[in-house]
Amino acid sequence: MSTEVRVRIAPSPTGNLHLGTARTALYNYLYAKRHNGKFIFRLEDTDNERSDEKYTKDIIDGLKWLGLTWDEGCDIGGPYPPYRQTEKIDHYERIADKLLQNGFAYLCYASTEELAALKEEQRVSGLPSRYDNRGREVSIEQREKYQAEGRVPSFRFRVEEPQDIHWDDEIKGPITVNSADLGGDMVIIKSNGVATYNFAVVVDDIDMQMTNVLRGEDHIHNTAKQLLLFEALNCKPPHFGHTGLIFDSNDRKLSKREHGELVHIDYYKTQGYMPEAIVNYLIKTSWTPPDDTMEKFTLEEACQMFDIKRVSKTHARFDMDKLNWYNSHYLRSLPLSTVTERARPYLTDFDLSEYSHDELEKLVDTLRGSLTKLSEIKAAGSFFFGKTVEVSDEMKSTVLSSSEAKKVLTETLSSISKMPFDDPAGVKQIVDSMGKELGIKGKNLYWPLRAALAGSTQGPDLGSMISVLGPTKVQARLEAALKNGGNGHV
RNA sequence: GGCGUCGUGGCCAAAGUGGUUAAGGCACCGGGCUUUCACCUCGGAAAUUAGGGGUUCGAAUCCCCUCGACGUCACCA
Repeated sequence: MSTEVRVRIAPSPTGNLHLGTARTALYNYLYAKRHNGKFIFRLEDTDNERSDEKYTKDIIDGLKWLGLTWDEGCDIGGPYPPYRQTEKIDHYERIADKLLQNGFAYLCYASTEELAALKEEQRVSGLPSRYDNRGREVSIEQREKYQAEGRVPSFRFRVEEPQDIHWDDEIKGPITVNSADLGGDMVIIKSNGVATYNFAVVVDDIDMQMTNVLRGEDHIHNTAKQLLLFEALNCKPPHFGHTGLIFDSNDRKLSKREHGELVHIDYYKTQGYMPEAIVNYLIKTSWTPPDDTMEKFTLEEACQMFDIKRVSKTHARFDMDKLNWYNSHYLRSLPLSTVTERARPYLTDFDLSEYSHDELEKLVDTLRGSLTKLSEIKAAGSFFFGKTVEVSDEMKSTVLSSSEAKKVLTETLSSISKMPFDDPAGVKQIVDSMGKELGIKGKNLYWPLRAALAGSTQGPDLGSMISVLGPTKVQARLEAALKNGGNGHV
């Protein structure tokens, strides 16, 4: 019986959901689905200084918004609980104790000050900074002395060096790191009794029987350290794969500090990006489908096609233009009902009861073709709301004041009863044939109508506009324009 | 600085184990469609595959060197 594939996303709740975390989660999800495996959500919250419940919520909400669901996790449980590291602090210490008894680890009494001094010494002499393993051989007397001083020890794991550590990376291929470059014996239990990241991860990955670990390449050295831990704990390590990081156009890693809210999924959510667009974009940044000319695909399709061998080894470049391109695509191709529901929160300034459910869908439909993100719908569609619309004085004098314009408006007003309001093309035809009768066409025909109805000479298709506005609004606006139009006087 | 990873048009990127004119997408430019913008559609411009050496009849693909970018060197994760 072959073992089931088990992968995870293991964020730490020290900030809102990051684009990079979302991308890593996506790849793990894809890998799990492709191999009929399990996707696990584990919370790595051992840094109680920076962790916060509000971040946990943001991360979970963001991932779910993208359409990622997990089979086991801190919010839904599973067969290998707990899925939250702070709930198994004692467990880590027990495992560390075992390592202590086996001689793989020892108690280190070095103080923060001593370690800082060591680091400074190394810096001054131009040496790479590392722990010098001085705590390995401490006499009984010395230890008693430290304890009498009130020093609280940390647990350090012995890193035997030199020693080549290598693995066949699922993305990068063979990688070798020498244990001598790992910074010396590593702390596994901090003096506050809490496991360090590298130790907790290994214990958890063993407990939860992870088979594959896909993460950013900033973890390459951690992987080497963790491999040593797996060995000491006598457990088979998972397969590792490291993706390149995400950079901006200046080769700067995407970070909160440099890019602000742009690195958070939440930003895109509030700006009105479609999760389908973000997912498609994020997957495509460093993965190529088997059909390498394929640009647009859904998460489900990607699950079927995914092949880790086609994940790029290089850095991904964040390209807002491309994301916007994807988003405008999804904005106009997603089911109208979906887009309409998602548009509602951006239209709260208006009285939505002016339109029925179906009418609102038509309204959104006429607008969505010109948007790159949903937040723009408020400005683009404001003219649809209210009995009348604001027309600038300039618009009045340049577009509405001529006698020709007035003729167009008057004539349209009297054609309202003939207009098939549920048929945009039919409405347009009426307008055109009316223009023909009047001998007015092009700008001279359309602009006065646009100005009177929407307050702008640009916008969606005229027939659709009139169709959506409906007879009552059209009449009111034409009348208002005729009455106040000329010179901007009321 | 040590160690590690990566380096194809402005940007992303394809090219199973080396083989005719180095895909495709974004952005850009032009035509068509439209009253206009956008969409859509057609077309265009844009790469001595970081640079230099090799191996080979032949290399983006293999080897060596150089350069560059990034990552990592915590009792943070």
